[in-house]
Amino acid sequence: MTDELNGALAEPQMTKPEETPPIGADVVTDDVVNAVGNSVPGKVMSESPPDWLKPMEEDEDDGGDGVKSSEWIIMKTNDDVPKVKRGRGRPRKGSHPVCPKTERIVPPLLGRTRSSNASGTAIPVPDPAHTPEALPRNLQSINHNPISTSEKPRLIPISPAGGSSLSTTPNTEFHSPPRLTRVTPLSFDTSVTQNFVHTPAVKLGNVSRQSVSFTEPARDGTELPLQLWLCPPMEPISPTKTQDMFSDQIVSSANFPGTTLNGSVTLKESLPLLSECESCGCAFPAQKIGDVMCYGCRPKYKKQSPPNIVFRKKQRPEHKKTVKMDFVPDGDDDDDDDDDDDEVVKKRSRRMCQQCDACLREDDCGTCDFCVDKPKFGGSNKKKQKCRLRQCKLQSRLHGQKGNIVEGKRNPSLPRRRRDEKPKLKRRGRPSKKQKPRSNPWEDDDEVYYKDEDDKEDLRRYKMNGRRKGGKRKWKYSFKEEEEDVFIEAVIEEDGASNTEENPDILANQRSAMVSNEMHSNTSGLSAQGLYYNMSGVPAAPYVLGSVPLCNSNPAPMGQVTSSLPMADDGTQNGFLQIEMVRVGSPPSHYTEAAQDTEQHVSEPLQEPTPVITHIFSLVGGENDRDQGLMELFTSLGQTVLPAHWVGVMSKGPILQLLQCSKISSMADTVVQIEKGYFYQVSVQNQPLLLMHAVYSRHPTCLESVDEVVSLLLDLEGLGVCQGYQNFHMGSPREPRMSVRAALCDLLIPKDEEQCPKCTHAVEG
DNA sequence: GCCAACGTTGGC
DNA sequence: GCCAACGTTGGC
Repeated sequence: MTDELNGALAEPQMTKPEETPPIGADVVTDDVVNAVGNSVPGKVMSESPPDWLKPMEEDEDDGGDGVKSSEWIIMKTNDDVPKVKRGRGRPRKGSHPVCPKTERIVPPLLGRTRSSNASGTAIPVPDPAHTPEALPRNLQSINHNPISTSEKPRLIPISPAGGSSLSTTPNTEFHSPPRLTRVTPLSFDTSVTQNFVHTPAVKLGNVSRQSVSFTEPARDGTELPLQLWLCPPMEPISPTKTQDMFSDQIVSSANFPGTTLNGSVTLKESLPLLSECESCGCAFPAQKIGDVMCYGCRPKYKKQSPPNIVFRKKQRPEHKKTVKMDFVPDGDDDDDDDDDDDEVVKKRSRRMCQQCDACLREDDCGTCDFCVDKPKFGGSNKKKQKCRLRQCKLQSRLHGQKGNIVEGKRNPSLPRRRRDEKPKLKRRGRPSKKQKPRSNPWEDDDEVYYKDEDDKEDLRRYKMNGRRKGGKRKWKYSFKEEEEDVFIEAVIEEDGASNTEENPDILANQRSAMVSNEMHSNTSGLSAQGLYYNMSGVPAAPYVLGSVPLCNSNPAPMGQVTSSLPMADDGTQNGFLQIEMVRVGSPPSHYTEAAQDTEQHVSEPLQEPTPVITHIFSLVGGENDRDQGLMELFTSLGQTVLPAHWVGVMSKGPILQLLQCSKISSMADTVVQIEKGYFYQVSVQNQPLLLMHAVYSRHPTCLESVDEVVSLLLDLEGLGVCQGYQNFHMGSPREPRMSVRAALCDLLIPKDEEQCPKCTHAVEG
């Protein structure tokens, strides 16, 4: 390997920027380009979606314009990767792409498998032995917290009784909350509270007071949702996990001396690297630290972890970078220099990069439209396409960027009809469909008859979105599936809004979030100007949320009131929000299947009378009426314009979570969770809002209708987060003064106030 | 430009 | 021969 590397380094022609990196050079990512070429921080995730998820794909790249030759030198380090012969037809079994048995060397042209897809896999999935908790944190990582209001420090309640651990270990306690900090309801179980070190307020005595005080505000007289608090089904929400996950961790790269100048690189830069499989000895792209076996030899299991939902800022459009390389180098199929074998290999490699998760996936999901079409799944084999989940992400990414392909070359993997081509005698493709007038709508037994295509389209729309009006809508997804994490990003796009990223108003109007844990989706609209609710008696937000940029990534000084900040000065507000869900014991395909099912509604002709939407919203296991009711509420919320930037997310439990997506909202760290029976809980910065809080008294115990939910959200929008108080008795004088909260901090206070009475009293005391 | 449809081809 | 799915075509 080293010799080969040296040999590669000795070839200056291979280091030209316009040269395509060879296959197997997947270690070089756009992040690397960023890290080397410019100072723009690389995105944290850039796995390219498959073709059916393509709309987001153009954003995945960073904006480095040029690629320095030295970077390509790095790419060259992994040049000699045996070719994988795979193409049309069923892949040859036993010749796994990452463990090819052939010894042929990939021609350089074939090896142009360079894309940010690799950068996606470059994101280190934390190994249990390398969990963020085990690694030093830094302030930067805290500031990168994608969901918390960056301007406001995470406040840790401190017990006035002096029993807080904060006083003894201030430095450790004031990092961002640990990722496993639950949005935990109060509990009478002291064993539980003992472990809840960050929430002294949940001590038994405090709970007692809360429960007593809560009986009073239950205005409708219904029984208190004690089970909600006693048996918290909520999944922990951890906005910090991925942030920590992607924090710059210095690791040694002794095995790849050419990849760094000083012997150490960041994880982003170092992965994936071609490692040698401990089992079979073949080279394979390591996707994370600790990968010692190739995909084929790796044990097939998925590590279970609590589901985390992380909103991430999507890469700014101006940081886009054109993907310059394809695994098939050019579109010239008539390359005379290649022999027939190479030509065959090129053609057959067009649709597969052999690197991405999709290409490495072996099983059909069985639920996507292409799978459903397969005879083995009872389909008619009309489409004859590969499972959506197995369609190369890189290829689909290039598909989406084919307009940006440099030098005017288009992606040959996306064939285009040649105008000058002589028509073949036997025409292929879809046969010409004569517009034969159908006098009898019931003529066709199988197909639903539509008066015209518009009706058909409208019905599709209705089927997909649960409503008919609003123009042509289109689900667009990007997703990423890694070892443990699944990222799904969805946007509903209306006709005429082809470039949502450049039109924030349209974007805000049409953006919806869809998160699938089991089979859930949501079409909650994020409102834009004029679309936010304003109800009498509820203080309106001091700004129009729809016009305020999202995802302000500029951290403000601590204590600064977020909502009073001016608009962000960069383009990050146009960024999408990405929702990450960490799988909890569900098969890998669940997430993506859900997305596909939704997408399937768009593309598949209406041939079945039963609306598939019932399938989408079905819950896996143990459904009962209340579950159904929650799903119905969820569905209804999806058809409602919620207050600005609130998004409904269905999570396992089932739990309906309502999240404020706007980071600059005072409710950015607030989550409303509604569980079966419509009992709800509000949590702020992972801390449960005390039951004595007036918010609970102003709303029903159960949120059973959209109106009640909206009313609560609007109520919350009129509140802000208590800033706590500065504790001058902790830590050394040299340490920065950190704000803390009283044990019974109200957490949510009127926006014009900075502290709740408890914290104020704590200061005075 | 997108995509449904399907001829065709390679692997088994 | 069957199956998977690539590549092409034409409708929209």
